[in-house]
Amino acid sequence: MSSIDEQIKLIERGIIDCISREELVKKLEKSVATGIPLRVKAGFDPTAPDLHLGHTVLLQKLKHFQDLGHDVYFLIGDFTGMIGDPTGKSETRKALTREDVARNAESYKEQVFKILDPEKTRVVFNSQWLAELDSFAMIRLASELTVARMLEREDFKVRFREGNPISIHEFLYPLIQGYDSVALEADVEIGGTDQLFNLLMGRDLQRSRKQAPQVVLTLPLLEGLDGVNKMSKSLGNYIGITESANDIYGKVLSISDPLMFRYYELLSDLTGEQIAQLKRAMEEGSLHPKEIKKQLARELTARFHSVEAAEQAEQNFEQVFRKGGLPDDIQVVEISASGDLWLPQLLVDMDLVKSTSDGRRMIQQNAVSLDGEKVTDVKAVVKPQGEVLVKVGKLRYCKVCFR
RNA sequence: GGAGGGGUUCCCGAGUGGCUAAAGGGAACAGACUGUAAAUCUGUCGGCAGCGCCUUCGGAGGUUCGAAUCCUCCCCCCUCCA
Repeated sequence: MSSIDEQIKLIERGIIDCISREELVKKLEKSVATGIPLRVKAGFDPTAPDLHLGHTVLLQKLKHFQDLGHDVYFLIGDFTGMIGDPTGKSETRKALTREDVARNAESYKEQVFKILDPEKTRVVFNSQWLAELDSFAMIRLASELTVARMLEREDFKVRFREGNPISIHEFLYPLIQGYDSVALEADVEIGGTDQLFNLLMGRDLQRSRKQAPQVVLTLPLLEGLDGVNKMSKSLGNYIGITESANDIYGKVLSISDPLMFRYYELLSDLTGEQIAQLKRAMEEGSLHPKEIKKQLARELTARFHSVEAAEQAEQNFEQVFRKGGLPDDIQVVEISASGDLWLPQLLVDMDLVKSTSDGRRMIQQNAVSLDGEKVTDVKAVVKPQGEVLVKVGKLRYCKVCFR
């Protein structure tokens, strides 16, 4: 195991808060002295098994702990997931079946171990202990906190002040998350900055249960492709770690320049100094921003695929977008037809537009081409013969194969 | 339990009887420009084989030649009082 100083250095890289550093040092010292690894906890939502780059910020940090010899508890919040949406957004979360949870967990494992070391990872479900918590215990748990304390959370405070609804069960959420830390006897819990309140709750509850409070580490939230909202699947602004090399590469290259440096800071393995250098080079004009972005795209693509795949993706990208060519792997849709097909309808059938009205609009806007030839007539029909390359806009294309 | 304020197309938000598929903004999409960046400009932004028809303004009924707008009942949300 590395020295305390080295451990601290790695642990603190990229984090926002560490509460508290002294306690962390103490825990590390004890761990070194006894040879017992720290128990590092991070909670994940059971409903979204598609991990994206936003999750990897957290996972990388967990990996750091593993590299230092500690144990990671990958907690799947199957129980809390069933309670409802903790973010307060209006949609009610559907209760997951046992099968759903099991399936999602498997999917998690597949993805998570692209980054984490399976040997040092314990996957746990909070239903293991929460399902046994009866209403009596629940009430007792609730008695340990006050409403005033709850309203300290920014999110609650704002919603309360502005007269937006706060359901009682939302108060239970941080309680339960905190209780998870008690159940696991966590030494460290990691989460996004938006989780700070919940993470601190774990400390409160551990203290009132006579446990040593966990050290809380928060990590910055990664903005999604839009550069504004946090990366999330539901907003569609994400890069999934299971996506193809072409998609990952392409998506990274489409982010805005300011966002690119954000991604460098949160995702890249480059040091702060190296990143600063790139930034300087760009400002001086000695390095084109696109080149810097390409480097990032290569790094991230290679992380989830391979260096070769990243290079391949880059070539493909150049071919498609710079030279206006086509990728190698165009999706082919088979459609059986007897007579001529009205183009807007064909576009719908190929899933390139959402309605014939939409398709008609695309044609009117000069966005549709067949085998490279622009179509301008909304009444155009296609003869069902052989294969035709259909393009809508720059990014949506597909080949039809008639039968 | 009492009083009041609300629910409009993806989001915010105008609209209080016809000119309203519903202002404005945002998001999104397409075109131009470009580095699939940003900014900008233009256009589109319910559905339909489209200059017409159909479905939309919390839900169900009703008044009217005509309803997002008026009436009745119901559902949901918020605030204050208890």
